[in-house]
Amino acid sequence: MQFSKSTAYGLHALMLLAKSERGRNVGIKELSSSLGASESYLSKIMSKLRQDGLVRAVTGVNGGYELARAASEITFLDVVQVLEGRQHLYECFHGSDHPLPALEAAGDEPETPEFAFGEGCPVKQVMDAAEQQMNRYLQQHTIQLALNQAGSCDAHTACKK
Amino acid sequence: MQFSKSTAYGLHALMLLAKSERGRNVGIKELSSSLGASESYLSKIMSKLRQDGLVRAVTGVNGGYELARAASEITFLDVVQVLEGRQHLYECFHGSDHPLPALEAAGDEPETPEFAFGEGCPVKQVMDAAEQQMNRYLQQHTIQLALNQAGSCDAHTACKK
DNA sequence: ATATAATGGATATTACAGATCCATAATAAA
DNA sequence: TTTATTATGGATCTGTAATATCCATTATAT
Ligand code: SF4
Ligand code: SF4
Repeated sequence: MQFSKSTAYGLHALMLLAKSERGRNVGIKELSSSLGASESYLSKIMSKLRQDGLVRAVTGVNGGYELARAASEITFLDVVQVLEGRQHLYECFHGSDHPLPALEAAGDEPETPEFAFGEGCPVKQVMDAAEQQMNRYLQQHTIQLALNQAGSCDAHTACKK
Repeated sequence: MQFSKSTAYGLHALMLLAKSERGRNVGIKELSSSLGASESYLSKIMSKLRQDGLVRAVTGVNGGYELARAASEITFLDVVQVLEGRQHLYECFHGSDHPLPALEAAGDEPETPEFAFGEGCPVKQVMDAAEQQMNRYLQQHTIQLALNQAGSCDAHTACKK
């Protein structure tokens, strides 16, 4: 399980837009050369961000992108949810029937299974709550916040992963 | 981004082992029929869990699996890390050079970039900390804990996702 | 010995992220 | 109006990782 490259690109693109002076549109050429992503690929990502109302886009000469609202109003969670999707991280055996019927086979009452299923299921509860912990943190951190942090930072250490 | 099916299988398998009486080995046949996974696939998963010391396995007649330590000593994080790997959820532009050199192009001193990179980078800091929130929660919740929850649960609601 | 049961290597299959291409629409400027 | 510019969205290709199966081998109880 990993965040997609798209999320990394999206976050960085928004950081760049947040830095650019308000009112000025930043084109896909500029963004892609800064981020080292192809124009075609990055434009898909920007398009998604636009569809979800995080950025505005204007076509034509001097067109490009700008933030649709203040950087302090765009959370990391916003970006992650647009680019990773909004499904839960943990899904119970997609597509198939419930995997634990055999547990009931031994018992006599189908109404009192050994595990609880559905909403009350302890496995799913833990996994969903764990996801929630991460989401809460992402929601509390905005692009603006990260931008501020950048100001008070140490010397450059190249990231050549 | 989603947890793999393997993680779901692994968690459920451990729940089953935790329920089974101590000392009794549970075979792959029994597990796979309970979980609805193929024997071959599930055995790979069990093998990983064994290599990481979460379960013990014994071959041959009456062989099978049992927990290697108390269910109260096996956390959800243990399972997730074995089956999802231990890489960070967020990795900076794997393989390529750092994506933001253009930011420095405008400036004069390469030693004072507009963004901080590497360890101090605000983007990576937020993403890693978010992951940490989830991991902490997963570490605080054990198989035993989930098992206890199951006892105090409401009526069965089939999970036919 | 024999039947049982996990192991690990090899390999196939599938799904999805990553990536590119192109025809179209929208916009500003000449 | 024409032209150059720029984003859009559909189609499609590719590469990789998750999923899945097969089988030869090893280990163990009876
Ligand atoms: S037992 Fe719980 S976690 Fe497992 S499939 Fe059912 S509802 Fe989901
Ligand atoms: S700017 Fe930060 S998050 Fe982006 S690639 Fe560099 S170190 Fe990673």
